[in-house]
Formats: sequence, C-alpha cells, structure tokens
Amino acid sequence: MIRRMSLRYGLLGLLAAKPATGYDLAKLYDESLAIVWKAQLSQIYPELNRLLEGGSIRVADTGARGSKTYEITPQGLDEVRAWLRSGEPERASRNEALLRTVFLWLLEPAEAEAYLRGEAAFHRANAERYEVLLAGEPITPSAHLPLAWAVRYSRELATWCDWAADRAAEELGTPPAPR
Amino acid sequence: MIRRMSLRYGLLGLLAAKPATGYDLAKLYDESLAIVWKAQLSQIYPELNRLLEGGSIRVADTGARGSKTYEITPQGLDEVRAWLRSGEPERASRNEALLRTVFLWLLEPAEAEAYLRGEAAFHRANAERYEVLLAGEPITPSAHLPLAWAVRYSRELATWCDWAADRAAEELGTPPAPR
DNA sequence: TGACGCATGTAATCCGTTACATGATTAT
DNA sequence: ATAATCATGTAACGGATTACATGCGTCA
Repeated sequence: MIRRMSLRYGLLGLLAAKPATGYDLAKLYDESLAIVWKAQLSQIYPELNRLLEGGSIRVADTGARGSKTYEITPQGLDEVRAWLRSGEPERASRNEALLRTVFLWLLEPAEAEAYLRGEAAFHRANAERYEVLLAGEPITPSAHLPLAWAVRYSRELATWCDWAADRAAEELGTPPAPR
Repeated sequence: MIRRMSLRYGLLGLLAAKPATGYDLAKLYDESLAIVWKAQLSQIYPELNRLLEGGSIRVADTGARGSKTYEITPQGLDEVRAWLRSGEPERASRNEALLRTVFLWLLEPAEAEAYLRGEAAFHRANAERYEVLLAGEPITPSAHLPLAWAVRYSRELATWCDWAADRAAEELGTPPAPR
C-alpha cells in the first residue's frame, strides 16, 4: 500500500537512473530536485537503510571514508513504477512565502512592497540557476521536463512579485488596528 | 522565537481580517488558501485551542451546535506582524505531482503522456476555479494578490503539462530494465 | 425521517527538521 | 596545519495526515 513517502520513491527513482551514495543523493536533491522536493541528509540515511533492509536497493560498492554506493534492485524498480502509477498525486504545494502575501495588508505598504521586491529578486536569481542546470546533464532522462518548468515558474513568479509589489505600494492603505 | 508554524500564523492572519469559527477557517483554507497552504480540521481545532490559551485569540461569540467564533487579540495581531517581518520565508514548494515527472522515463511513453495530460486538465480546471474566487470577495484585503498568482500559475502549469506531454510522447523511449 | 452540512474534537502514526555526534580525505 | 568537502549516522522534536468519535440543526 503506497501511502505518501515521496522521499522514499524519489531516492529509488534517482537510483534507477544511476547508482549513488547517500551523500550524492543529497546533492542531487539539493541542486536539481529542490524545486519539487527537498530532503536532508539526516532523512536520507535512515531511509536508505530501510530500503536496503526491504530489498529495494543493494550495496553495489564500498569506497573511501566508509562510503556505500547503492544500486536499485528489480524489486525496487517495480516499486517506483507502482508509485508512478498509483492514482492521483498530491498537487498541493505548501509555500510559506506565498502564504505571507495573503496577510501583507497587515504591514505598512512600504514594508509589503519591500518584501515582494525581495521575493522577485530571489526568484529571478533562481531562474538563472535552473537555466544553467537545464543546459547541463539531466540527472534522469526525464529530468529536463521539471527543470524546464522550474525556469518558467521562477520567471513567472518573479514577474508576478514585481506586479504585486506595484499593487502593494498603491492599493494597500495603512493597516487598521483592531480594538 | 518564530519556528515555522505556518498554520498558526495563517489562522491568526485570517482572524485578523474577520472573526470566524474553526469550521469557517477550514473552509477558507480549503477554498481560497489551498494554493499556498492546506490544513485539516483536525489540525485546526487543537491549534485554535493553543492560540486561545496563549491569549492570541479570544472567543467573541458562541452559537448553535456548540460553535465558537474566535477573534484576534492585540497580542495575536502583534504576533502575525512579527511573523510577516521575520526574515526569509521558506520558499521551497513540495510537489509530488512534479516530482513524479522526474521519473516519467521509467514508464511507457504513452503512460507518461497520459499522466501529463491528466495533470494539464486538472490545472486548467483549477485556473477556472481561481478565476471565480478572484472575481468574488477577497478573504483578506491582500488575498487577491496570491489569487492572481494562482490563476497565472495554474494556466502556466497546464500549458507546460501539455508541452511536456508532447515531449514525453516523442522523446522518451521504452524504459530499459536494469539487471 | 433521513440526508446533508455545520460543528468540535482525540489518538495514532507518519514524515520531516534541527541539533547533535563523529571521523576520513583532499586541497591550500 | 587547517579548512573544506566527503561521508555516515542518531535523537528529539515538531508538524501534518488519517482514522476515529460524537452530535446538533436544517431542509427536502
């Protein structure tokens, strides 16, 4: 029964493309997968051990500094595929930065505007980062798809932030103090 | 010290605009806030009780069926503002549906395409839903900002899904079976 | 009178984050 | 030498989901 466990299937999916160590996987998550999912090393290691115990992955090689290179097993591959085919995915994206914008009317207009300009700058920088990744080697044969989205998303979001910043400066009055 | 607790501040922020019951707040989350954050009733009720004990909100009114209408206190208002001003927000958005696209090469091209067409349809329907909300009463004076984003985001995402579906049908070959 | 929507909660579990803890190898 | 990077983990906690549990009010 597939619950959620996107980390589990993400790791398995990455290993389906190429054997890697836990540390490698963490870098992949941090660099290329951050737009869609993020993961800490401290979450990755225990999960890899669980996958190992369950027979979804195996140790392909051991190297310096006690490193272990994992590879996916046929069973593990079946599991990722089952996950990919398992009905409706969760589409909801939690985003604290955007949640804050719902309540920006509680700040001074200048503050609200500054917040949104900051967000615009962040996403513009992000767009460039993703463009570089898109130009490089994809981490899986289909990884360019979400990366293309990431570029588009970041650019659009930056544009929207600037638009919202303009609105914030104009529309939002000084917040009323209830009571 | 503000940790994360976006639910807490989200509830507080909503109450800053208008008194509401837990049930009302859940509906607001479900209808208008779902793009940026989602919350279950079972999470909302305990949180409201914690806010009440801490003096961030108070019971303004009690009604039929044991309903309690909460309103924000001056202290609670200070707390939302402090949250809004508290440094860098978390921008990472976890999205299982997009995560899956990284691994779509593991499916048959036709399956991958079908998945992406389904996502396109979902987001197109969502865009329309958000347009309706945008045309109606905003739940806070700045709630139209993220709603405008939601419309834009959903449309863009739907377009990207169709683009990706075209690519999936063309580019992705039959997946190799490792081992 | 029965279905639906309003209304509130608890318990168990799962998933993810933060802090802690350790040590080897490589580049400067 | 020493800093950065590679490399692996554990423990405690916090936040979110799912399942469970209950009951009133209103409308057809």
